[in-house]
Parts: sequence; structure tokens; C-alpha cells
Amino acid sequence: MTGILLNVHVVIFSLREDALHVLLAPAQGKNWQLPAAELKPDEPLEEAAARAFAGQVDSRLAHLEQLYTYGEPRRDPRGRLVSVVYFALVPSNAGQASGKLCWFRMDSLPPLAFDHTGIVTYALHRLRYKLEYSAVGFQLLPAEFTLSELQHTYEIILGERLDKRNFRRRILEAGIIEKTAGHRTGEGRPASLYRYRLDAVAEVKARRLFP
Amino acid sequence: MTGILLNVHVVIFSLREDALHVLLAPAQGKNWQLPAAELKPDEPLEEAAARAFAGQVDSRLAHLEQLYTYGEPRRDPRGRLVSVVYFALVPSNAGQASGKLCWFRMDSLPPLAFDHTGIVTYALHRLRYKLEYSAVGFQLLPAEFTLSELQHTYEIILGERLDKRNFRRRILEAGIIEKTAGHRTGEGRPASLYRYRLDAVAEVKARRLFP
DNA sequence: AGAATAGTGTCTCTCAGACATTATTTG
DNA sequence: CAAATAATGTCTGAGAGACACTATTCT
Repeated sequence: MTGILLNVHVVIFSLREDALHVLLAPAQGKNWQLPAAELKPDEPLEEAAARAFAGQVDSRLAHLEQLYTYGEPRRDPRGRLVSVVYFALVPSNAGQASGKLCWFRMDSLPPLAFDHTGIVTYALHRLRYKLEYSAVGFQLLPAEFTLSELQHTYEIILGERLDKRNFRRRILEAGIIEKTAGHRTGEGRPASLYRYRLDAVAEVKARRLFP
Repeated sequence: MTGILLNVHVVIFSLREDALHVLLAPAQGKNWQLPAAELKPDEPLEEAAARAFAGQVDSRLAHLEQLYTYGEPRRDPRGRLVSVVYFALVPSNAGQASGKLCWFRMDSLPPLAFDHTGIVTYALHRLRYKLEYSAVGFQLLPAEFTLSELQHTYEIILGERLDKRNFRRRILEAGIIEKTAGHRTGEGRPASLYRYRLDAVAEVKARRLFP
């Protein structure tokens, strides 16, 4: 291995104040970059990915999957760097950033170092795509949520309005959530709380939720 | 980089004698393994992947995409090895193997070294999945083909029979192939030849062909 | 009472899936 | 003319998408 470096980056998404956010670390100059970790000799890749933001975000990790491996020869001017990039979701009720990491709105990202802008864009593509055929959307919400909150989450990520009745019909017919006893009170009529049915994960992954 | 090795593996599929085949290289003992290449310091990952079977298969490369990066600490007993695995398709009219590489039927693979059996299984999943929503199927055929040959390709990969009329309707309505002047004569009525419409690639990738 | 949000049903149109017969060539 | 393969159309059922009003709570 003549001078080829390997590391792990993570694109971490969360919903904050009605907008999709990404967690970034300060880089050279005024730039920012994706949180990274060196791979330890005896550590699985996923663990290195989790380490990239461990202790910086007070949240259990809701979702972590490999995104892509970037290895263009000149992507980092400091040397040949191959990065295995992971993609993570953090529920919106957690994820207060501490340390040097900061949340940025996806629709107004700061300048990013190296090829990180392209990586974040691709991660958003993946998130939108997976939203349509799997149950990742729930990973951005707390354990209990209302149907309006769920719809709102989908709308923010997809960037488009969805029909309330059609949304509810499809989500409920898919059988992946169930009503709990609780209600959320607020400004108008209180809303029923729902929870994600863990036993439904497997079957949902097979079929598209939104075709 | 304390003792972490990085290389590139390739899962190469082709259709031969009415069955899906994978290209393998001899390994320790009676085992076989996926063709591999060391990453050169100034070489893109794709190029290393292509190098893993360059000169061994007399064919232009029809399709090459990154599959996944495997990096479990104990996957290779000789040391910590991270492998970026690619996935390739070779048209059935080309791809005569030479050198040490051999084609094996997917339904009767020899014992594979390390975690390569799992990798090949995952690659087949990906191939089947992509067949349903993109145009990769055409990459396994020569430039001109009959609709029966195309359907046959789909049936072999998906492992199930398809209805002839429904298949033709969907393929033709998708507008991704066009009739050429030629015909293929053989035992029965001669069949019209079709070719893949290059300008259709982009739009097809967006929508599922087989839902 | 008014403002705010939750919750609910129908119709239409497109498309997937099942299904059988005729057409053209070769030996 | 027999065998082989190519080519073609219809019906039905499921599901996506468009669409508007009633219900419940809070102030």
C-alpha cells in the first residue's frame, strides 16, 4: 500500500425546525466538511462511521448504511485518499450538536471542502429514493408521532406537497404503523399518536411505499 | 495507515449457454475467488476494477458500477483487507475467457474463498433489482437482438417465466428499443431484430420497467 | 363563536396480469 | 404439411391520484 490513505466519512441528516439539516465539521479556511474517522486496524467500517460523530450528538443512531466509496486520485490535494462514505439518520427530537460539529440547512449549505458537496447531494438523492420504497422516514421522527408530523417529514424531504387523504390511506394500508393510546394536544383538535411497528420492517423493505 | 490493505474486486456476469455465469479466478487449494486488482496510487477505482479482468476477457465492458465496500476485520485471514467491489456485465456474444479466469454457472458455483460467496449473492440481487427498473438487461445482449432473446435474458436472470404478450407490450411501450431492418432466421418464422435506443437511457433509469 | 388542526370516502383512470389464436418460415 | 417460432388484442381487477367536507379542541 504505497501511500494510499483510507478513511470513513458520514453524511448525517436530521430534521430540525421544519427543514432537513446536515451535520458538518469545520475544515480549512472558511470551509466545512463531512465528519470523518480514521479506520482502526481492528474495527468494522460501521463502527468507524459511528465514531465520526460519537459524543458530538446526543442521540442513539437511528439508521446507518453505506452510501458509496469515493476514490478519485485527485479528490483530496493532500494525497491519495479513498473514503468509504456512510449515510446516517438521527431522530429530530435528539441530535443536539456539541463539540465542533454544527447542523446546516440542506437548502443553504456553506462551501464544503473537496468533493463533499457532491457527496451530500448524492446522499439526499438516496434519502429521497429510499423514502419511496422503504421505511426510513420513520427514523427521522421520535418513537411516537402524529400522522401530520409524518406527512410533514415526507414533504420536507421530497420537497413537494402530498395529499392528506392519499398519504394516510397508503401509510395505514401498508400496515407499518399502529395507533397508540396517546394523543398530542396543541392548537386545534388533538391528534392520535402512532408508533412504527418493528415487526413490519422486513416486509416493507421489499415493496415500494410510494410508487 | 497501520496495516490496512485496500484492493478492488469485480463480480462479472455474462449469459452463456442459457445460464447466468460469473467469472472467477483460482484461489488457494480447490477454492476460487473473485478477480481482484491492487489499486495503483494514481488510478481511479473503476480503472483498477477494469484491470482485474483486462486481457482475460475479449470484450468491451458493457456495464461497470460500484457494488459495495467490504471491510470486516476478519474477512481475510491474511490481514485486514478492505475491498471495494464492482459489478460488471459482459455481452453474451463476447467474453471468451482466457488466462486463468473461468466462467461458472451461477446455479453451481464452486467453493469460494473468504466472503466471496456472499458478495456474489448480493451482486445477483442487485442485478435482478436493476433489471426491473433500469435497462441493464440489454447490456448482456449483443447490439441487435430479437424480442424472444431479450425475454429469455430476463427470464434467466429473474429465474421465472414471463408472459410473452405482457413482456412485449411493456418493453415496446417503454420506447427504449427500436426495430431494425434485419431479421434473424432460424427454425421457425424469422424474428425482427431490435436495437437499444441510446437516447432513451436517461429517461428509463428514472422509472421502473417492471414493477 | 371563531380559529386551528384532525380526520374521513368516492370516483376515475391507468396499468399490471391473465389468457389463445393466427402468421410465417424451414425441412 | 408438419413442426417450430413470431406476432398480436382484450378483459378484469387493483391501485394511484384528484377532490371537499365534518369533527374536535382551544382561546
